[in-house]
Amino acid sequence: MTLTTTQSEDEWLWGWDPTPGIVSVWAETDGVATVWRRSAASGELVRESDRFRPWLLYDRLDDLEHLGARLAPEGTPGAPNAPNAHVTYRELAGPGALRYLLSANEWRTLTSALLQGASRRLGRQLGHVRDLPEETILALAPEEQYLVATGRTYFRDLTFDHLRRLQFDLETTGLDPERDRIFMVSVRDPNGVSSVLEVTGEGDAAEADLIRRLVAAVQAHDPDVIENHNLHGFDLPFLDRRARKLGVALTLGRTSARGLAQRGARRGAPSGRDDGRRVRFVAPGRELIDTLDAVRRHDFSSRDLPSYGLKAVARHFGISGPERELIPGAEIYTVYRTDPARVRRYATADVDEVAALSRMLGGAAFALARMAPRRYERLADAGAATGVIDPLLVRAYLRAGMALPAHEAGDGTVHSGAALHLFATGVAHRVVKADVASLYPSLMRAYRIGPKRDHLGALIALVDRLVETRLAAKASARAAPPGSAERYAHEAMSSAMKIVVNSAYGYLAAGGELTRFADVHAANEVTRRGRETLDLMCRALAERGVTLLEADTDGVYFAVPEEWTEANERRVVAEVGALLPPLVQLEFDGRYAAMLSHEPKNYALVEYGGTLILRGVAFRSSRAEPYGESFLRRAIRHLLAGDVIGVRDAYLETLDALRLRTLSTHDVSSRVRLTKTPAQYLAVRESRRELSYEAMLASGRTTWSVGDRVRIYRTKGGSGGVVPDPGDEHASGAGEDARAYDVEHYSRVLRDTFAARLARAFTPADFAAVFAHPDQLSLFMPSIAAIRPILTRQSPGAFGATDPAAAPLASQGREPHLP
DNA sequence: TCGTTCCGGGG
DNA sequence: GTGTACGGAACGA
Repeated sequence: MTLTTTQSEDEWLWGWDPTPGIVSVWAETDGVATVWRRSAASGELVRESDRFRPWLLYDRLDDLEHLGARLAPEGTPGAPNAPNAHVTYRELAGPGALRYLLSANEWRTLTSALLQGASRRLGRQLGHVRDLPEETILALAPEEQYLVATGRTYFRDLTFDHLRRLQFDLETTGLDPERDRIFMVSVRDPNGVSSVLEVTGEGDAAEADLIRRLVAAVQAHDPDVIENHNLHGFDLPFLDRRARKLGVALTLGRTSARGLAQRGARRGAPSGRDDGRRVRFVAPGRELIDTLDAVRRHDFSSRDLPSYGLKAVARHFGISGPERELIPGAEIYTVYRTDPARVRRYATADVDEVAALSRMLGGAAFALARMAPRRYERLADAGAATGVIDPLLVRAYLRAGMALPAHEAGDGTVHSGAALHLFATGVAHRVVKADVASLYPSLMRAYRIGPKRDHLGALIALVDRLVETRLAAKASARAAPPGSAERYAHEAMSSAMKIVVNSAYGYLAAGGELTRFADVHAANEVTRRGRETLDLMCRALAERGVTLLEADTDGVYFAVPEEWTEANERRVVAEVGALLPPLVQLEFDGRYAAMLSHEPKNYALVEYGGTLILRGVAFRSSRAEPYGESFLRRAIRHLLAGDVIGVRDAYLETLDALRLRTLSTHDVSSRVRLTKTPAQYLAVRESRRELSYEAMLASGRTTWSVGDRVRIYRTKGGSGGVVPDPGDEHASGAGEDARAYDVEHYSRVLRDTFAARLARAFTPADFAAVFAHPDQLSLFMPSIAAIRPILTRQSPGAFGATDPAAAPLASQGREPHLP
């Protein structure tokens, strides 16, 4: 690789202009960009005005011929008579369709000239750039035009802690801004000091005054960034609506604009007009960051969050204090009227947690903003493929003077997916999981698989540099003191790189409508190599004497012989890893005492420490009755410990508990959601009875709302009952439990639904014996002690040493995310 | 029971 | 002038 290549690849990734400290950019179509920069040394903020030439890419020049002498190639000497009406062009190299870079002093000059010519050529009046056929033009938002053209990016020489961040959180009387009001706002200023603003009375004037005080607080603290959890989904739309209704100017930005601007966004709030469009709000000069986006993005790779709610996430990350005030949403206003101090504590905890959460997860978007030519707030909520990779590629092509290809629909080729093999079902012991981290981008690098139309080779080059940067960042993070700002920064960089690297494949597979360089053939080559790699892994493992259990996309579960130590396990993973292509690294991902393999992606694992892990719908469902779940967990523990008598006992004890009604009604109930109104149900009741509603009626509940969730159970008569909510003191009969549930029915459910999850662990005869009716106990009792759980090969010989070429019978291809 | 569509959050 | 994937839950024949 030559020095020049390396240099330009650096520029593709990072831009080239060294201007430090940019914390916000706002550009207008008149070619004026306002740039706010913060000094890393002094913390001082400066506001600068810069000029840029609005530009776009177009596939032809003849639409501008009508300009005559007012159209000129870039750099033509001799200014024309009317410089403001002067459009310049540059022809780019290479075969790409978008080969004319057009620019003018003002956006309107450029687009009106273009639309005039295109209207004449196409024979219809075009009023807006969006009316042009989309494959003929590339037009970016003004800030992005500015950043791409200048090679500037946000945050050079700054760390996350240099940012001045303010958090605020609204407390309202309800969720509907048409009807409900704001009565409190908690604010955490950039120095970390929290305060609470409250209404000083009721009615419009008091609420309007509260909003004015919030705006004044924002202006006074002058933050670079405003943050909250679900900021774009709740607080800003609510605030905007209330401010409009009350006639208050919502001047949250740094320019004199009166209200908030809007931008289209997939995950925004519905726009005021009922045209189905969704928008997010923009406050020029500040970046509006929603920690919900950071949470989603984090969970995208970690998938370990119980929910995306602020409280749950804060608890998960150990952010919330032990005394965290919690109030159910619907009760906040009621509580406020009797105990306002409690709501103040609650609201303050919210902004404190948001600040900490943002500190913890916001670094990834911060790191992306140092690379990609987009605003920080756009990179925080953008999808990685269209939101990060596309802008990087556009900037790379323009920097290289190359024409960009137009969006191109696929040729109808079906996208083929990853491999999924189920080798064995039943019980296995000494289980190991090995997998390849970032398999797809590794294959793209190893085999140089990139989009056909990427003649610059920019995507693979970016993936190479991103992976190198990520590895360096990971190493730096490990070297930095735990908890230090430096470590946070390196970890944030690493996770930002990971987001982009892992979406490089998604970019190929996304389909031509979505990404400029989409290439289904290249995507299929990646998955084909992936299947090939997985097969190679499986075959090589089988040859080394392990028993394959399940393999999926980039990882495999297998069982090792009894006498093996962990060192043996690790050695075999390393040996097999050495057979894989360079850059494809097989990792030892975990070891387990035992596994119950039920169906593809449905299994139970028990760790050596005893922790039980259940995966897949067969083992975890919120609708399952608690007694069944509890039986299943107990039975699987015994099963995986080799204790079949224990499985049998768990079954018999559960049956007894049902028969003797020692199980509460709650234990046998299941949670349902009511989707019909009382009137709707009564209308169809005679033709078709439904347990949920019969249970409501039988419990004397004749009114309910659509969407209500209740716990219901079945009674002997075929009707049912509702289990009173423990928090509902008004419910009749709360506290006493008649336990009038249908024992026969729940005994059947225990066998047919719950015990059935263990069917793979036994021969049919043994299964019948283990789960025989208690009356037949004596018949089977002697044999049960002798029963051993079994493991059944699903594909005899496949990947075995005897027949390495055979394909597994139970394998199936998947087709992920077809466009 | 199944395939298919929708949702994830905020007071 | 936008655009993730995924697992689970709700929905509709």
